[in-house]
Amino acid sequence: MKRCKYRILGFKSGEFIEVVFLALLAREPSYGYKLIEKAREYGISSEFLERGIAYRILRKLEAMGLVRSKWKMPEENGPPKRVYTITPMGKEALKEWINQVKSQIKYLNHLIETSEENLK
Amino acid sequence: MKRCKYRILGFKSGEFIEVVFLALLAREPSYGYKLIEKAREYGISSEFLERGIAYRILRKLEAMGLVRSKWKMPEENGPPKRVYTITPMGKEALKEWINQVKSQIKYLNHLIETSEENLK
DNA sequence: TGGATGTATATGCAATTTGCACATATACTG
DNA sequence: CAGTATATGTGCAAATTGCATATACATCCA
Repeated sequence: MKRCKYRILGFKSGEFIEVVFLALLAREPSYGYKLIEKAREYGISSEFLERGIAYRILRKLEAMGLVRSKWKMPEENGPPKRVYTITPMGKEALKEWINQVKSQIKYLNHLIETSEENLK
Repeated sequence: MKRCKYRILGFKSGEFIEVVFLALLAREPSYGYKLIEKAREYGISSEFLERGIAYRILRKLEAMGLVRSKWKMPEENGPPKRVYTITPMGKEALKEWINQVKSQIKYLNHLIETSEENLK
């Protein structure tokens, strides 16, 4: 896993969507289309999350070993779904990300406070 | 200014460095090399901020009209410096970014809380 | 005198990420 | 049978990023 250097609160913006998906999958297994809808809970409106990117991120998470997927044929009707489940490695990664963010969120608050002071 | 869709807390990771520079310049004019050092105040360690990228971001901010620069010849010694100053447009942009982040930071806290619950 | 280190700005190019458009398939509604 | 919703993807161009490299001045110190 390549270490990238250019980060906000510990990750690149793309990684934030990864974390959102991991957080949703830590609750219960789900599939791409539904995950895009659910992401709204964490402030990711579907107009800002391009479908193509979302599906690519899920396959990337699988390649990283953080989730795994299984095709689920429809019980009655509708197209088949690729259902994702979080792996133990995925849970570990989520924990790490959260600890990192918690230790860095104070910088964001500091930026807001000092800037509001300077912009008065 | 192109609207981009793939965002964390209202901006891409690259934009976070832009905001950090604007926040630093809102306090006082400064130049690239010094800004990279100062960025540490907001959690951007210089090992994570590549110099080449930092200088490119400053010129991009100038192209966007958010800062302007002037070459400053050394009083006694040392190489010349390109000193940046924030513009009124830059101050407006910083204000907007901050308002956006303030309205979205609750999602980040929500993600942390729910994930800690689910990872127990 | 000259090599290492620190200050200061910048470019070139490959790799990765992202935006946008498109392709495919099933099912329901009017 | 056209339109909409569900569901998963690919192709390609554009933008961003990582990494290496180039330049130039100054100081330290051996």
